[in-house]
Amino acid sequence: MALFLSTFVNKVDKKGRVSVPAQFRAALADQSFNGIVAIPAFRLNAIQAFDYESMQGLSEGLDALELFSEEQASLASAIFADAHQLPFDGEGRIVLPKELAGHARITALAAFVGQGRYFEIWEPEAARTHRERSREQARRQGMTLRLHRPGDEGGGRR
Amino acid sequence: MALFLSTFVNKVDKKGRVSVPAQFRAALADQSFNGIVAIPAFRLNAIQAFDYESMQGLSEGLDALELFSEEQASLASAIFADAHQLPFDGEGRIVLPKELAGHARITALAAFVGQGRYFEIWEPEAARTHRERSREQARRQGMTLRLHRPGDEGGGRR
DNA sequence: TTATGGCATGGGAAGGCATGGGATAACATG
DNA sequence: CATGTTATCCCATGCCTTCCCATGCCATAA
Repeated sequence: MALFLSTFVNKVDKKGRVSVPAQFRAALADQSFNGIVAIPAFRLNAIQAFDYESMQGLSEGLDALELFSEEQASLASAIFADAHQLPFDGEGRIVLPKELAGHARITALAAFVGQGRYFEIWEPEAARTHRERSREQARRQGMTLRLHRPGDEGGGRR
Repeated sequence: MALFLSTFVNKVDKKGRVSVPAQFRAALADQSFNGIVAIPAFRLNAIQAFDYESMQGLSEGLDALELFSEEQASLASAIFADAHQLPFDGEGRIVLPKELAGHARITALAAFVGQGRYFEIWEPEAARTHRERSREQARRQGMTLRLHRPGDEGGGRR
């Protein structure tokens, strides 16, 4: 399964193309769709990127929710309406649509930031300050990383 | 299966024709009917569009309700009576029937809005304000995007 | 240090796609 | 039955995207 780690900064050319880091592409290799799905982040000036299968899972999971929660449905609408399906070209690049680039204030450079199961795309400087702030907040709250060991939490493996 | 993402705005010519976005047509490719099924949305000034197979599925779902029951009858007439079967022409366009265009107040431009398993057709400005409202509501309620695939609970893998 | 391959980057060219108009066929109307 | 009207088909056009090939950098290995 996809696991996105570390941060990479790549150039955006005048056609709006950016190389997706090879490491991220490798994590997406065994997908039915050769590319990513990107949506503007709600509360951040960033883009969130997922693999296609996750998006399908989301659409299927909605059937049940729609029946119960009006609000959840509205969130879903917003997500699907703003989502973009971005295929890789032969060199592993995507084109950043203007709406997405604008939302993240991306012009000449784009930072690809691993977030585990998904990744984010930022304007590099904004990514840096956001990372510092997150770090600071984590420190202040005395957060700890909890690792699962094999055998913990019956059923989960690894 | 079909997954409709993103938003596209296309022109309506004086004959009432509109191009359905190529991406949406691609999602509809492996269908028995080369076109879409469109119905006026209940609570919104918009058109809801499905692929033909989904419509069949819907009808089967209705059959499961008691035959000739009150609900079955009212639902069926609400959905199927106002439905239009809109075939693609050679260039992938549809003609918007006056009743549908009128209900969505569409004149010169039509916005195709992906909703996951189906999509909606709006007057672009109305689509924009509706989208903003949904987004704002989601943000106010502190909603977050929850990404999990079916059967994937925190920690467990695949 | 030098060679090699992977990967990011750039630009040119072909093809896809939205759009428009005219011709032809189906339909309705008097 | 004749004629006007509406809807479908077909072809033309131009922009924009994506495909393809070329280049150069960097890291790793010899």
